[in-house]
Amino acid sequence: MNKRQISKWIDDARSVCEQSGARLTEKRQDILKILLIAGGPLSAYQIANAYNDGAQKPMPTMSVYRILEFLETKDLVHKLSSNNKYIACTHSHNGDTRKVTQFLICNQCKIAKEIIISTKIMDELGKVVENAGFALKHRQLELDCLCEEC
Amino acid sequence: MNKRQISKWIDDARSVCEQSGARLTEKRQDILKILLIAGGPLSAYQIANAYNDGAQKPMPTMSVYRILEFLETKDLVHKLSSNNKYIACTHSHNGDTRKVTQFLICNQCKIAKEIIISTKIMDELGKVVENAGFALKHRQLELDCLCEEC
DNA sequence: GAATAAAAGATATGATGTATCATATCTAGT
DNA sequence: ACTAGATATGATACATCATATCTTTTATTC
Repeated sequence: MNKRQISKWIDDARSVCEQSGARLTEKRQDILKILLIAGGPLSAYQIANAYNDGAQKPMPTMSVYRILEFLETKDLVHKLSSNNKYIACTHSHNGDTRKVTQFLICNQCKIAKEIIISTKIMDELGKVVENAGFALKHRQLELDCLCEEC
Repeated sequence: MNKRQISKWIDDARSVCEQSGARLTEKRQDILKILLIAGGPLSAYQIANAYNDGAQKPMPTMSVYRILEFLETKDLVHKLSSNNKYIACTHSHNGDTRKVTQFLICNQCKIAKEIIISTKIMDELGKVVENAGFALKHRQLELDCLCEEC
């Protein structure tokens, strides 16, 4: 993602926030930007370090976690729980409900790839879950894969 | 799971180990038993505490992790990466390849439920993954759900 | 029973995440 | 502009999760 694309993406992110009455504050924006520039998963501490490199005022890790949590609720960032890292969601938020994104994570090199699939599979999965008396809360998966390289 | 079922399950687990030339040592068996009795997810430290309560010789956490790792490779235990807990797999290991187990995890109370589904959905998912140039390594998911109670 | 390999113990430390309470900043109503 | 309430951030301490490393024990094979 180049600089212009990132800038545009952040504008989109701002809209997403404001639609729900929340604000994309400067720090939140900074964190999101770090993730977009990285283009891959980073740990909370890696993010904190990236921010604090060259920042006048260092940000405590607590703030990083809170900001990540906020960005997650807006679906701007996703936490990869298999390796405790965070990645910027780069799919569009234009409300196309026929598609859903999934993360493929390479078991070996830990690279992450975001793919867009039709909701059909997730709907099926949701049905099976309902039969078990549960409700599918989040339609995003982390798939344990092997990438082309590995 | 009652005592007799657990005992039988452990016998099965022993066979699984021995089939690949590994041993279900006493400690491995103890750890597995703790998980079976718990009937739900436990953290590595909870397992260590459970073991050390009433054990002559306390087991260091390192050993617990090693044993869990071993049990995972035999598919006797699964790690829930969304909350860093471990759960005994209670599906059969009789090699029925038409079925696969999935874990439903309640977002709220963190209870975990194991369900058995047909492989059809996972096969579809696998195909989508392949189209993206990746290979699905592990057909077990953690689904972010809400349980009946919550 | 000695050589060897696999497993487990022991200790230390690193990495990740949260609880708690204090402070700052923004926003809206007046 | 003033201020009350909500939202956001700072600071500290601690809890939780995991691994590196080295030593000792245990099992297996010759």
